[in-house]
Amino acid sequence: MNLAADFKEIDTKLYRYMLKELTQKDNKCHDCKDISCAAAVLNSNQLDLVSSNSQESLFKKGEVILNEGSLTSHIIYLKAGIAKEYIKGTGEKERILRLVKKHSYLGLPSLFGDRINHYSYSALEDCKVCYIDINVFNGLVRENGNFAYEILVSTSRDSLSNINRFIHRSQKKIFGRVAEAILYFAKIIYESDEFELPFSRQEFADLIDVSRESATRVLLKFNSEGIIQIKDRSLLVVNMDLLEQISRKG
DNA sequence: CCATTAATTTAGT
DNA sequence: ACTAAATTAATGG
Repeated sequence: MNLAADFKEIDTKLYRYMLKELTQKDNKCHDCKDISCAAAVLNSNQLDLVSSNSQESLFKKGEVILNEGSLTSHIIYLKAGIAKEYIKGTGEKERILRLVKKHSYLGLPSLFGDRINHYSYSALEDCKVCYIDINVFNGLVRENGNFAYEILVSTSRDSLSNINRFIHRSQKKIFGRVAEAILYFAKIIYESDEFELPFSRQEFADLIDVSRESATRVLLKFNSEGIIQIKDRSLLVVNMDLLEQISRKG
């Protein structure tokens, strides 16, 4: 019986076990199934760097992920769930800019434009996010052209579609706005004719900048005219063509 | 732990 | 603004 030898063996086993755990953790980005298309073009070393400088976190429905005014110390990547991007008005009325689907970054515009975040984000569904250190992220942009290109593509797309939405919105009457919002859900967010609204009528109204009363009024009108079927928060688009006409004509 | 009730939020008029 | 309905929190067993 050799106590010292036993301890040494245990010690070795423990060491190996910890090493394995650490390696697996360090490896987390390599086999992440929710990896962004930008991160997919990183080489192995760069992925290692991201792995060791990122942190996963979960948010429950309704929780605030990021507040406007906070410092951009980390970039946030949405791995799962849907978040809303909004600004809190100085008063009570908040304005929802857009919804963010999984597999995209939160707060990219603020990243290159300023040191503070301009928008707030909160979880409409349970969300899984990854925090990535801002310096590491910036380093990758400078170092890897393909990565930078992917980031540029996604920010440009976002800004184009946002500007389009805002321009159209200012020209449209209330029916057109509601129709457009429904199409936005059906085509872009859920890619299905049938879906659950992820939020209240109030928030729906905030998204298209109409009063809550008007929003419900129009939703019910569409419902009674057979263009959509809405019950509580579940919505089914019946007449997509007509909805598109209404959206175009305003 | 579950059930009942109280309080808050939401929808429609 | 007001009411009804629904969802969530709190209480007591």
